[in-house]
Amino acid sequence: MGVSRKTKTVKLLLDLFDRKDCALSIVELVSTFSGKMNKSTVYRILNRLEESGLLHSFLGNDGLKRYAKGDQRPAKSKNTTMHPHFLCEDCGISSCLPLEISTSSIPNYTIKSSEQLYLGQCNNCQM
Amino acid sequence: MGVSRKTKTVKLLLDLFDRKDCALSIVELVSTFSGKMNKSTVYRILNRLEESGLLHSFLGNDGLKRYAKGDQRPAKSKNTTMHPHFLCEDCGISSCLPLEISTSSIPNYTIKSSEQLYLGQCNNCQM
DNA sequence: TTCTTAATGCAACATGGTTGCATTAATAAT
DNA sequence: ATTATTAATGCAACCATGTTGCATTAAGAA
Ligand SMILES: [Mn+2]
Ligand SMILES: [Mn+2]
Ligand SMILES: [Zn+2]
Ligand SMILES: [Zn+2]
Repeated sequence: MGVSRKTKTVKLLLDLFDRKDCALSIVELVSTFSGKMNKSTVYRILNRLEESGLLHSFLGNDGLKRYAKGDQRPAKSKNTTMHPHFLCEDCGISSCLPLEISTSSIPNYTIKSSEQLYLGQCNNCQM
Repeated sequence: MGVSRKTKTVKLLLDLFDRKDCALSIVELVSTFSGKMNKSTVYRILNRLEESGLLHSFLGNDGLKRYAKGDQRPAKSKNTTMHPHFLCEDCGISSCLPLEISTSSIPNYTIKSSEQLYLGQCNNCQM
């Protein structure tokens, strides 16, 4: 598991995430790199990068998986802690929110983790 | 938009939601009613019931849409307010959580709503 | 340079969800 | 009760995201 070879395709993806600071959906990535690498390759690299802890992922309310920089694996979180994500309803841009997730406790339930997505308008799209 | 005719199939779905108190994924529902109604019919009825405010929906972290009783449409919320949802990692059961969502404000972002999914163990699956 | 095997490309598949259209049936009108 | 209107259904074909098996390629160790 994890990334063990720095192939051209892996570098392409890592470079992009270096430049871009927002979260990127797989669909965007597959489209961005169409011609440069195969769809399955994108999926597989993203999997490995997440296992390695270089990226983490979350689901938008459109059901699309998005990836962003940083580790979010349980119990190993050094770079990044659990945090909510934001999705702009106007332009679709998405990003990590620098907030702690406060896991409230609920009777009869054991809560292990939580996924939080905030929806609204980003900096550019306001008013 | 909304439900305007109480067809046999609509009654079947409403009856089920009357009996069951938890949230149900479309996949479950399509499977439950296979033989009784068509896949597209299930999707279309659920859409209409949500527009009517009889049901509301959310996405599991598996990307599957789930439906539960009650209205969650913005600005019209009488029955139900915005609330988080729970998904048992062991048995897959899912339900609404009776909690208010506190929309924290974040600089540079206008937050309109939020989707919160709590993951863990349900009553039955604990220890 | 050679060898090992992780990683890729490709095509075929799986699953969730949507759509166009002919037909059926709930309800309104007579 | 009968007829007319049209919402709702079934079906088949489609679309999108995501996965998989397998032959081939290319990192990087030896
Ligand atoms: Mn994040
Ligand atoms: Mn709910
Ligand atoms: Zn925006
Ligand atoms: Zn359970």
